[in-house]
Amino acid sequence: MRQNPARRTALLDAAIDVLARDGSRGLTLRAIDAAASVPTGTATNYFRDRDDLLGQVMRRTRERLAPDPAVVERTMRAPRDAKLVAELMRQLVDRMRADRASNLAMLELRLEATRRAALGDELGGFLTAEHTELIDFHLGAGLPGDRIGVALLYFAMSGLLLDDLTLPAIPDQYRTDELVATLVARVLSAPR
Amino acid sequence: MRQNPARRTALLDAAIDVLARDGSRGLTLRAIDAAASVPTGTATNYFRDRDDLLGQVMRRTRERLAPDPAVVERTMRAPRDAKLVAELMRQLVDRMRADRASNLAMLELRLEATRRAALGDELGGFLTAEHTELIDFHLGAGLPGDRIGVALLYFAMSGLLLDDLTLPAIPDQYRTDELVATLVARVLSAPR
DNA sequence: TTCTGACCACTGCAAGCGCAGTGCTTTAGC
DNA sequence: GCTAAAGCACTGCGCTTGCAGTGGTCAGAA
Repeated sequence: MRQNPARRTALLDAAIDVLARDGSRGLTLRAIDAAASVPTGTATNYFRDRDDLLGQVMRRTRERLAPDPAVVERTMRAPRDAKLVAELMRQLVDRMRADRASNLAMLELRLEATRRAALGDELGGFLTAEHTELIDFHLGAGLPGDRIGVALLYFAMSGLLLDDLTLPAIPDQYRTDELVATLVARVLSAPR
Repeated sequence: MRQNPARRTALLDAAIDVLARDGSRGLTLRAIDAAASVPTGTATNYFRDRDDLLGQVMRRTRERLAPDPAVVERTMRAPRDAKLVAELMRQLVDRMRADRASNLAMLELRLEATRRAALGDELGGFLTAEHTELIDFHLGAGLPGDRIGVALLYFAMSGLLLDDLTLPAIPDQYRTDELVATLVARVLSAPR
């Protein structure tokens, strides 16, 4: 097993591209080699088997999709109101649109996770942790809304991003800004 | 090209099972034959090529996931309030959970549609039509909420169903009924 | 008898994997 | 600064797997 971290990352990024372009069906060690412009057989030296590969790809996509802490810090200087939440959501959408490949790869991995127990456990662990963190961050930062409201926000954003990625014809009918602003305003409103 | 409709449907249902079990990666004509318990080579006689197959599979999943008109009719006898919308949403979730295979197949098809233009157009047409119908039905039936509210409801349910399908650990943290009821109450509330 | 679909066997093709072998580069030890 | 050793990049090959497609036979219905 080779250790060169730069090369490993390059291979993983290539794998994400392949996954986005050709799907799980097209993801082979040779295809990764080609996408990364390295000699045939290189990927074989870096990944034990498909499970190992998918696990590493998953971790890499998490890295790539994570928000820049500096940007978060800067954004969070604003007052804790719905406008700020909407801004955070808009940044989320922008981030996802800017790295469409990682997002598509994540979807492929989600599906793959339904049939590979090991991957499912790992992905499940990561995403539930992320989900919990999101809620804790939101409530801890004093942003408006209750626990269930934040969860609903999360689900709605998931759905929006799913369509944005795979069937843009639907979200394209709306103005994203308006959609997000309305969603935040309503879903985080106090229960009556 | 063979015409026997019963056999064709059986093959398509088998294809949906294969798609759910093994993903796009595992979907081959031979795999369909095996899953449908018909002799090797049969599926070849029913599908011109992969595009043709995927298109037919897509149409079949739409059929399988469509609500029973009788149930809808019965449900719609109730007064037009948020409770009724919540009930409709709950029925949606139940319907999706009852046919997990079709749903997973649809997700696979969504991803496949991002790389096959023909499938993308077809799927896009179907789903945008469905989305428009949903909104028209909702508003036409005098259910509470405005256009954007219904769209948000749609996105949130998509997200919820996506997680329910691929990462149940997250939605399992909540009571579905409560989630749906709260979502409906808030997202369809009149703008202030 | 004729037509349609079911069934089956065979061929040919393509792709991927894993491995082994070679040569280069870097590091460590002295 | 030299030498030895280890790690890594690169290459090619053999093997296996698995699929698509074709053509031909058989059975049943019109």
